Amino acid sequence: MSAPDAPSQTASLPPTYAPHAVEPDIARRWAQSDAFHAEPGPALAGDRQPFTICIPPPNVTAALHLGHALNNTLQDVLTRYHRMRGDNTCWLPGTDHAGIATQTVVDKRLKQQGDKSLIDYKRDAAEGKPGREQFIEKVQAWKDEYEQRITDQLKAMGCSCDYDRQAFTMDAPRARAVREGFFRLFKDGLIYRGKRLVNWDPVSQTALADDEVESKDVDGQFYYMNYPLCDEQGELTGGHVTVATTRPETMLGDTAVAVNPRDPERAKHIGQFVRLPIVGRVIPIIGDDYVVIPDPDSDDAKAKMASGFLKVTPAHDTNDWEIGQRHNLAAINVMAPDATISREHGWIDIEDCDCEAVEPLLGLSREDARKAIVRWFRENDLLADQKPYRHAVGHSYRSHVPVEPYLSDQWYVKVTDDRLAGAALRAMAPDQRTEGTATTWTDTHPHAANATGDWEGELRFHPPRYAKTFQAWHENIRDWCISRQLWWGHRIPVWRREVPTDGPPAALEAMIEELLEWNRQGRIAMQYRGEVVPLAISERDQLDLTAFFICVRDPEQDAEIVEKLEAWGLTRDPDVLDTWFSSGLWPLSTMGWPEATPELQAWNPTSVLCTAREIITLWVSRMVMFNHYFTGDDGLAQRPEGGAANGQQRLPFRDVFIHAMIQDGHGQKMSKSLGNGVDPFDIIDSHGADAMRYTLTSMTTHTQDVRMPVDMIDPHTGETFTPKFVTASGGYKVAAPTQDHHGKSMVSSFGVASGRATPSDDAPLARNTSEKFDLGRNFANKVWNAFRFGLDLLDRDAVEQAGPDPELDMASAWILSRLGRTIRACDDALNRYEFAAYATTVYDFFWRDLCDWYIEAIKPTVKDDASQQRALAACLDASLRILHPAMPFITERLWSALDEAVGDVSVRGLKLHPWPMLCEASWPVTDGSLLDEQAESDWELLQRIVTAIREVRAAHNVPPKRIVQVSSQAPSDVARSVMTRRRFAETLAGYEGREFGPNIEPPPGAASTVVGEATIYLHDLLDPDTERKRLDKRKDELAKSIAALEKRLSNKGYTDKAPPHLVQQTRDELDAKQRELAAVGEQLTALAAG
RNA sequence: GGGCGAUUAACUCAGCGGCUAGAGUGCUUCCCUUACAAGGAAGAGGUCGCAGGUUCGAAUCCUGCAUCGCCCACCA
Repeated sequence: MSAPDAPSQTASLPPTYAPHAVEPDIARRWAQSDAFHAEPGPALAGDRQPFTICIPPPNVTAALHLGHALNNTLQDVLTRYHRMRGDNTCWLPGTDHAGIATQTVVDKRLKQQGDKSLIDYKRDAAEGKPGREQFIEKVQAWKDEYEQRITDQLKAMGCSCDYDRQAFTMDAPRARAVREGFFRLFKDGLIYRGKRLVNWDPVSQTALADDEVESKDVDGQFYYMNYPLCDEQGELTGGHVTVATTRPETMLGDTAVAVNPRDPERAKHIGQFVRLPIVGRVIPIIGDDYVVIPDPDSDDAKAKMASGFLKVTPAHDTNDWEIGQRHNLAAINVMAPDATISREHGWIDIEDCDCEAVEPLLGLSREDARKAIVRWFRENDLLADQKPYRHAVGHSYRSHVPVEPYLSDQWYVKVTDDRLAGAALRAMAPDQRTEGTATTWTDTHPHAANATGDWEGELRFHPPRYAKTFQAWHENIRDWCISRQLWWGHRIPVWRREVPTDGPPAALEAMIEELLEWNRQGRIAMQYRGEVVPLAISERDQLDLTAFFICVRDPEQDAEIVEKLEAWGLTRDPDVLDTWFSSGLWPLSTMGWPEATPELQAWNPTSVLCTAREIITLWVSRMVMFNHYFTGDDGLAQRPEGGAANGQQRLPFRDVFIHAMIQDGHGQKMSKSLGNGVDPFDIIDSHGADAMRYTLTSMTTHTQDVRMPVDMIDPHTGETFTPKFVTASGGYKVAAPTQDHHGKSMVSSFGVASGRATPSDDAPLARNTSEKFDLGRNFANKVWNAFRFGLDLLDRDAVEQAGPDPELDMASAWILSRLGRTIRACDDALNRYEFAAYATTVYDFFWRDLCDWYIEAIKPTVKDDASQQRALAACLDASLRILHPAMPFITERLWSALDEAVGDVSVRGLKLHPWPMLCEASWPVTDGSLLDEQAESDWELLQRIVTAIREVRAAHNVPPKRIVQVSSQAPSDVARSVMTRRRFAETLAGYEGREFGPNIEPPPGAASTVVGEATIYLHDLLDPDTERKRLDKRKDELAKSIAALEKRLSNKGYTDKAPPHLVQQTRDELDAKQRELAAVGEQLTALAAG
């Protein structure tokens, strides 16, 4: 027993949990302890399983929002769980440079501030000044700022990353990996230069990947334009054909008109010619079955609108490009990179054109050119018709302008090669691969699994449905354009000569010799006319130096080569690599690849990738292909548990967990670009980090989306209110930029993000919050107070004396049994990535079982009962351990309080080794001996009795403090069993037991209730009206369920076919209900009589 | 157009062949019972989107429809 003057444990714990007073302190302790740092060395490897996660590196464009908070919370739950399990655990943090996104954001900011922006730096660079370097410095400064913000956010959320290993996709080690990766693919012929139509963003003037194009519905017009028929020489022959288009401006680049050869009316025109209006170009009418045959009655909008004649513009439309390829048509580009009409960028026959008509169009924007051309057609009586048409148009996901299909030279990765896409498909767990789709590889397809079947796929998606997305992507994959016309990124390590050499042949010879020598040394790789150059070149006389591409393996290190190349007049490709090229290498580059590091050996493959579904194709796919391709020959011994069976190639991870996307209260995706993102700091401020984490964990089921209605906090008063919403561009609902609440103004985070409002002293920025996090906050407070109380009850000496195997009363046996089940359920849930199940399991155990029942039951006795104290201590200790992954701060704080109060509180069947810091303490392991089914069923009966008595008390408005007298009429064995548990039941239901037995007469003036075979009387309570109402209601309920049960049993199909134990259960239940109904009926009769 | 998912209490979500369909928030009544009012006890509230089917038995499986969301494809 604690001495009367001993300082109370609760003295240091205030009655309401204040996260802000606890979290910074705990974060500091973790940082100082080095607890999150991991080493892969063989000494540690031993029998410990590795557990590694690479963070999906957030973009440095902006701070993290709740979607990231969710993503990182789940990773931290897994990381902390495995660390406690004793695994060699490393969670590797980092950020992504996010090429186009960051460059755009910084440029926008510079413009907003009125500073020199990208366009100015580009001008400087064109004049030979260091514009590129200076602009990159600006972006670098932005990156430094946001990388720091992001890291601060992660730490504030309690993420137990190994911050010593923090990586950035553009820092030196990652850059090294990118250069090496590029070099190997280049050398192996998997990178090539191609002339293709790319998705061109005329604003940022860069090519976009297919994934960076987002489709938006646009209200447009269908224009029907007449092209006059002519002969091959261009002499008009009378008549015309009518082409239909939504993009009249591209007609300047038309090189054919196509009709479907099966079109009965129009096929006859194939082989004829038209003279292109304005331009005067004579172009053929060709047959191609891509063309839709018009059908005014069709449901298909296109067939309805089509004229049957398709203008073909290979340089400005992807489908037309393909038609052009089939029919050998010229591709005439009529636009400049900024999408204005231009004669300078591939308008090869401009000299033959009708200058007078074309001249006014030059320099016009796409939009203006469209108007001008439509006007011209109208004025010249060639516009046959015009109809409104709503259709999808690809937009740049950054600048939001329509994407222009644009002909240019780009670098590609040949992901269609079997060594990449095929390998990714074969990496899939066989049971997650679906066969039978039209595009599934057949045995003869190069992507088919090899006949020997020595590759056992093991890439597994959770939930499994996402495997389909992954598979479909790879089955329909197209080569990956990796060059971007940006400055912010990894510069492509390829040199070439723009103009043919004019040096003497001897010098050329010497140069070639030197290149070949470097090639032999593996310092460069060369491609010539698209072919990887072998070690010897024939036909040197005819070499075209400008057709050489020289990839320098490591230009940062190999200065000698770079100097020579530039002395020879070769220049480096100005483009940079697609962001996903470096993030695709992430599980390799963060582990030190291409060196054969211990990290790579121990931690690649990583254990699980935790991400949202939107980047299954963008990112997951590329990591799988790269990791697999590059680990074939890295000289690392194969881990017994890890990686592939085929050679030594490895996956980047074997599990992919795809979590939900957080939507706002209107069902819109939470995103930075929309401006509806919520800063985790806001939630940490309003609810605390643990509350946020717990709630996010409990929201994570295997569904696709979760909705999060967002409220606002008035910075003037601290009140929470629902903001006013407005409809922003694109039809999205967002909080209005400025808000009023009780007559005072404030600025919403959307206002700031969109630049439409600036916070001031009078109108400060309003933080966001959401009442969804009350769940976590209330739970944290409950945990806090349970410990405040529990720690006060525990006496160190008593707990120690009780020992690990004390005599347990029913309550203690029950709660330990529940604890055992809870621990197992947590393990099951976490191993299956069922985060919500884990969260509710610990919640129910702690709040419902431990607080509501056990602690309440032992209140009167625990001060003098050492075994109850031992059981309580074990529950509290184990609870902290199993709660810790979800709520690390509060549990770490309480852990030190518990440590002050008691020592080792292990009990039989449950080892709870003390440890200074909870984050490194062991996860509780139970061997099953904690389970006590007898105690569980006994306690369940007790709960029914207590609840029944409470119900009667509540109906009769009995104040909690009033102790009522209770007696019970029951068969003697039941009565005896009730007597043995009366101590706990009396405490919990607030009564004093009188007589229990088979021959008890109903006391006069008593209310009654029925539990099983016992009728319980609560003395001196009777209010006949209340009682009658209660009993009538109960009678109705019973009658209803009896009817249902009887109906079920009267169904012969049920009694014949259902499992016998179920039938028996139904019979028993019916029996019990009928008995209770009889008892209730007796009470009602007595009431009526009395 | 192809694919994936959702539709269950006022709100946000669990449950995914057999408990009287659950939780958190909100609501009602009583209680500031010295752990916690961010709490305790009790309670109200649901023909599980609609229509068929399979089954002894369907919120749960199948088919169709409707509505909403996401991904992929698509500027005639």
